Amino acid sequence: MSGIAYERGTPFLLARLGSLASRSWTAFLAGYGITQNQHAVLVVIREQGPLGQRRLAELAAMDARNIVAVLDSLTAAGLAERRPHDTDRRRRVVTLTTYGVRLIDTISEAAAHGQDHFLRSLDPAERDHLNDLLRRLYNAHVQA
Amino acid sequence: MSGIAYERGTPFLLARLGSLASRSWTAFLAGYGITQNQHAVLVVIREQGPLGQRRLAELAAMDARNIVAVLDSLTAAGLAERRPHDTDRRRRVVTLTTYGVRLIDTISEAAAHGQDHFLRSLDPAERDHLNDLLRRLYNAHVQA
DNA sequence: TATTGTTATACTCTATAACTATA
DNA sequence: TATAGTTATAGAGTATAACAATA
Repeated sequence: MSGIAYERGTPFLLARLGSLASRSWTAFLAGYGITQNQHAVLVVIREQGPLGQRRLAELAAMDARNIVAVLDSLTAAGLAERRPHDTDRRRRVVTLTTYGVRLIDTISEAAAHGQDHFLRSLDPAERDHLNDLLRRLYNAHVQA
Repeated sequence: MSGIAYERGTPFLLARLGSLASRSWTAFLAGYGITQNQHAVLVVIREQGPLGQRRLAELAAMDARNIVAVLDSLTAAGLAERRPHDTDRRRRVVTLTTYGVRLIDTISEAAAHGQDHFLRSLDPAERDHLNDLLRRLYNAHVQA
């Protein structure tokens, strides 16, 4: 509370707080041997089913160029696969392996129980409200 | 809205949304020739006054090791200065130059008008509420 | 012994530019 | 000509490890 609130706009706060959350989240995921982007990609496929890489990158809030290395590592780890598209020979459809499905399910369950520490300064109602606002903001940006 | 909400915990959302906000914020700051970490450091000094590097890193949500290069670049750009501490010869007190003060003030003013696009999916009351929740969360983590 | 600041280093993330193959 | 995927590369951010100077 001390000091003038000099620059505390929402993009600034999101960027800085996101940096904090990112480090915490990265450390959590490291326990499962994957990175943040790998996890984001796995989640999208788990929710949406098999996808082409450009749409996949879009939904994972990544760039199409940078998703290549992520998919390389995911396939090398046996978590995902690239298959040729039925009709369009430019496309490669990305699917999860059974191991990939199992891993993302395990992580999702563990994550639900692991966010309390990070949010300890907010009461339950505030946590729900924050989650709701962030989700709507995220969806608005990702599904544009 | 389609698909099961498979993993949308707050740390996940903050990390992903923070990644989006970070890119937007970085692009905005690039117009003023500084990076996100440089800006965060300038803001902290502007609010708190001259500080030692370890406390400065703490308040800027950075690591003490990684702030060295940031301060090197800030001093090289004539935005900040490192001075010896009065009594403790281990310490180096970081201050802003008049140019640094002027730049951070200009940016703060411009940023206040530039966040509308990023938050366009929320109405004014929701934006205020989100900002409040994020600010409290950020302060709780930074001032611990 | 603990603390302040520092260097070296390696990995992840992101963006700029340019390319191949196919539609 | 436009699109899907790719490669090379460079800058920024972060973390691990180790160090010198000073308290």
